[in-house]
Amino acid sequence: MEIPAKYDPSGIENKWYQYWLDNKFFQSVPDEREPYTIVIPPPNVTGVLHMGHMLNNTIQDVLVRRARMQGKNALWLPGTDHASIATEAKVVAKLKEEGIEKSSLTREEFLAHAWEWKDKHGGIILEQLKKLGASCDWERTKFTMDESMYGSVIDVFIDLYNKGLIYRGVRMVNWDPKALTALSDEEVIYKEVKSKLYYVRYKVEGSADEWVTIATTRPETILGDTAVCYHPEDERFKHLAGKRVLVPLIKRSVPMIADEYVDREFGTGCLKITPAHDINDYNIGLKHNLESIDIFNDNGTLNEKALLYTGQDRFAVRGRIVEDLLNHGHILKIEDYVNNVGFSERTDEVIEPKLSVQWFMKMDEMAKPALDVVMNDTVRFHPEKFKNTYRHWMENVRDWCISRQLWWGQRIPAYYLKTGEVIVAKSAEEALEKARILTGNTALLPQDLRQDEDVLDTWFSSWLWPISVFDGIRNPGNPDIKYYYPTNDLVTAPEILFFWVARMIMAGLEYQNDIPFKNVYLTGIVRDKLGRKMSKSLGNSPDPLELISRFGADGVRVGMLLTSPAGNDLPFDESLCEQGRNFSNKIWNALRLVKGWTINPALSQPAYAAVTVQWFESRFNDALEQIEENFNKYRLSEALMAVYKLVWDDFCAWYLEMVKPAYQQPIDPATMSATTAFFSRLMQVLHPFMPFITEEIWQLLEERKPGESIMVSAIPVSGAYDAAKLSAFEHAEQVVIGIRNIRKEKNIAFKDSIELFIKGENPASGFDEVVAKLGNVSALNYVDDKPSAAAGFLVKSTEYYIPLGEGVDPDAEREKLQKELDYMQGFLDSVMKKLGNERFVSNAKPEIVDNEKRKQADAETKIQLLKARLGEL
RNA sequence: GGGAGCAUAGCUCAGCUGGUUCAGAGCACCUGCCUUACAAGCAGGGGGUCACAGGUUCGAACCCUGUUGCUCCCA
Repeated sequence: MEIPAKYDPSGIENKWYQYWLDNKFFQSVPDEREPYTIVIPPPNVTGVLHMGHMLNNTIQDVLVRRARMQGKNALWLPGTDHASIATEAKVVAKLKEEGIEKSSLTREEFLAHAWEWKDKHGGIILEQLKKLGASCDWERTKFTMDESMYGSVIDVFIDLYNKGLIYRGVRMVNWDPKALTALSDEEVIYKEVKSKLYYVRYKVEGSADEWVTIATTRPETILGDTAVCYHPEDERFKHLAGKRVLVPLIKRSVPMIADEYVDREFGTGCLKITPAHDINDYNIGLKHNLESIDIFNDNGTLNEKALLYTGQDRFAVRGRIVEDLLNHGHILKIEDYVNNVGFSERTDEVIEPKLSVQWFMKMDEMAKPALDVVMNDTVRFHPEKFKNTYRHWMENVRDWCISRQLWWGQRIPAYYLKTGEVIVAKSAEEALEKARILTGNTALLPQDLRQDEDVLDTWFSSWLWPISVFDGIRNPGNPDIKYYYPTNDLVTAPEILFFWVARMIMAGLEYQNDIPFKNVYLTGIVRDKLGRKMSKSLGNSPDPLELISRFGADGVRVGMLLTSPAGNDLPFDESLCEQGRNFSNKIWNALRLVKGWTINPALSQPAYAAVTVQWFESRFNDALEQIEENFNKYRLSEALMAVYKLVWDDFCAWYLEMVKPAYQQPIDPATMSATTAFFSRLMQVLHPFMPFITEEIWQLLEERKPGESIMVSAIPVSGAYDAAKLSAFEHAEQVVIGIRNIRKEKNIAFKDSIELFIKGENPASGFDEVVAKLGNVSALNYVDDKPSAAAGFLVKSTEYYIPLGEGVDPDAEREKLQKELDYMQGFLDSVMKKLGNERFVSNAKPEIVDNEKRKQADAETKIQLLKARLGEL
């Protein structure tokens, strides 16, 4: 068979992915096996694959492939969410390009456009995941606006409303004047902004020339002021108690009030109160029963209540009002100032705190049990440190604003009577029926009811995801939900710990009376070399598909995982993928080597091969144990590194060299079959990380039947191993390395065989044939005396010599020995210092003292040997 | 402003309950090699005051206190 020297992944990856699909290996239906379930964190339907998805989904695929090979009934359920704000923004922008304004469309017309857009562009990301090798059950793909998913959301809304957990209220919300919707607190990003602090004076009402000065960063909100506030213990202002002041320009009379909220150190110690446009002012307003004057329109322009600048944008007004205030002598001072300003995550618009009627969900009752299950490890976080963050949030949780002023999403099932009464019902018909009963007016007609225009927050769909994908809300106890829920592992980013993970736990406890997942693996953020988060807007993210085409999906997967412990950011560098690709090539060439051997059935197994096979069996089990432990602790990077070293170092660099027949010589059947079996098993262990190349090689190593696949084969599990054999081999490795060093130092080519003399007990004697082979040693001689004119080295306390004839340089030899002696002497000194310390001997545990004594004995022996050899020179 | 976390080799990170040669791994780097599977490779090698300062201890990368620097979350 002709195998190219370089591994080319492109054709191979497509071939096997199709094969897996054709054989329906990704599909899962409930059966008697143990289930293993992951639900994908649904990416935004408008999205395209970025590096964060690559990392996140690689991890999920590793976990699910491994579980499948462990014989579990593994399901990785894919899907997307409808991302109401992002998608609606995209559709609006697209329509605008076509000259269509959203405002000119009816809700139904707009939604038709949105669905068209979704059908055309949505789900690209899922196709991209296939290139990565994702073993999702595509038959089960879900979308948060699918009929069953939509219905689940509506059912839950109605249920929580009936339970009194959802209410409608006037609240200060984060208003996005561009998207024209309220945002949840989590959708607001605070940034430091250079701005100005304006010192503005208000005239005391009824006085001739008495003024009060406040400091503000937002002079345009003066027009909504309804009080001025000072600290009750502030002597500077106490005399103003009960007085009133006049709001500049509009001369509205407002009261002076006192409240401990005021920071006396900040600004002038006097604060203007604008309850409609600042959350703190709002709270003070409630406390002091102040009027709220909302001076802004929804789009951020000023309305008629502002009295001035009506119809102008808030930021334009800031400039104008400052000018006017200056002209009227109201501004005393302007300082540079840095403050934190909230921006919309989606539109980057400055958030306007705004009073509005919104739907809210009560969180405190649900938060408590959701906190408990994390704190008592019923749900485990990896890494654990995120428990702290989670607790902090859950203990300070606030009600969740769930309404959004958008069309794309689940429309709130609330209907209003003309009298303003609210009826929550599944459909207009049901609402009408309820309304008739409620009012006693049987003549009510459908047009007497008006459905709420708003839709629900996208997270109000996502929080049900692990349940609704199995239709467990509408159809509790159905076979899927019973079998797959709770899911096993959730893989997501810490950024959405609260508004997704926490809420899923709440929903799970509320609707399934059980946690939604047992483990939460939190990934880091993929960053560029400068430490910046990779994002489309910065343009610093490589195109994942292009990376795959250059390095192979396997190479990229390895690159993503090699330096990415849970919870740590991943400073991405293409060289990581290169390392993955190089690893693919290494494995590929090992295959070339093995496939190049011809078998001579008449040959019996040589001693060196027999001992090598025994050693590798032990080494394999030893490594498997470590790998399993790493997986149990969700240390995927370390598990991968352990496999990497097992394949590259132990199998390729040692095992294959050890069993390799001489050039153009055949191999015996026993060694060949052992080698093939090892190679196959290595591929199985590696498969979850590198699915494609491992399948290719597994299929090439042995004749496989149609429909067989490594991905549904049983992964090797660790067994007993011979620790003595492993340490004997480590000794043999040191001997081989010693021989190589001397060959190098003395310029002895490998093809020239040498003789090896061994003085003392050789713990690696079982590997003598191997040492002979790897060192090209013609004879191993056990002797009592050092041969003359020989170069030597020491492994532990065994002496090894290679006779050189005239080639020995006594000075160089002496120097080498002296160096070693100095080191050992220093080592012994440190040991003796410990042992000479009475308090150590009496306080330390006995086994530790014994250990030091052993170290002392070993060092002394070695020093003796070194001294003897120095003397001989 | 409140809270949490981190600081170990040039980079990314391990280092378990303080005690085996404990100062490690991968990559990068340096020096030889186109040796018959692989130069996407092989064989060697250098490199760290474990952020800093104290303390506890027979013994500290590890425990305690403080300092500095960085990151994240919340307001």
